[in-house]
Amino acid sequence: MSRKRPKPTSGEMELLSLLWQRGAMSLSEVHEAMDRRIGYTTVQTRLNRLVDKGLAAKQKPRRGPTQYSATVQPDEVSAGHLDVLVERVANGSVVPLVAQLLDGARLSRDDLKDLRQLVRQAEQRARHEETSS
Amino acid sequence: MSRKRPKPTSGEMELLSLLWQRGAMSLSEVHEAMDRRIGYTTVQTRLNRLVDKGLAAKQKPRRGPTQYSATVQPDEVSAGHLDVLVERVANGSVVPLVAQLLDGARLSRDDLKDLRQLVRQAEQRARHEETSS
DNA sequence: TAAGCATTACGACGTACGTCATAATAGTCA
DNA sequence: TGACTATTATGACGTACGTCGTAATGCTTA
Repeated sequence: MSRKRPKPTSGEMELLSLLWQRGAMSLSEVHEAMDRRIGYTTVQTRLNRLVDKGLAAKQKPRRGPTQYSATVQPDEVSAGHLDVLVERVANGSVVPLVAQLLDGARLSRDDLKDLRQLVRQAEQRARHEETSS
Repeated sequence: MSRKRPKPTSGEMELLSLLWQRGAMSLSEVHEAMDRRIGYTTVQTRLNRLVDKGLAAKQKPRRGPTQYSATVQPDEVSAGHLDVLVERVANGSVVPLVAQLLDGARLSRDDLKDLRQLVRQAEQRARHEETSS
């Protein structure tokens, strides 16, 4: 049973985003990656709180500074947030959100192909549902 | 220039959700609609803070209690949240989020039709882009 | 080894939010 | 009109988070 982790705030996602993209990083690397827009110890605090929440982990290598890395997957995080949007904002339907996502996105040929595939799969499942109910 | 409203938290969306579904409501109606799971004055505080943030408005009718109503549209709210997800969680791509939305959703025949249409439109726009660039 | 920089540990402060109690008002009707 | 009830106004308290300062430790190298 995976312990229920709190949903990260958008500020926390800023850090997670980095860790997802670049893997384990030291405090100073994170600070650097944020263009030193905020204080060094601010990053320290935020990173440690991420660890407290179980969203990241510290690991002390044999030599060199402690490395921080994400312990949640991006899709676990988006799932939590999307659920709220579907339930409370889009009134249980997924369609308006997909519409919003597509509208205003610049899509590559591959993206388009993936999207078509996604819809096709959804249709498959729907057909299946129908038959087996 | 429309004043920049703060992004509502998921707790605030709980209230907004009600106001979106049922239109203007009085404090006691909201409390009732929440099945009185939380104190009456808690609802009062939360509603008033929504007003402070410009997400809802109070209106005192000629008679009867003050009515609260949402002053933001659902799609304004979801837009703010989806942007964060696209940027920070899905690494700029919209596809994984659409995938997550579709996967695990029970879709009606109409939903499916809408989705196909949505993808078709996206393709249109993409083609257009291509031509005009 | 001692100076100096890098890393880490602590503690603080303000604002946002969820929670509520209590007190003041307003409305209703016997 | 006076007693009840419904509504509204205030003020509080705890936790989460973003922000940082300062102090303690650790690591390198002249």
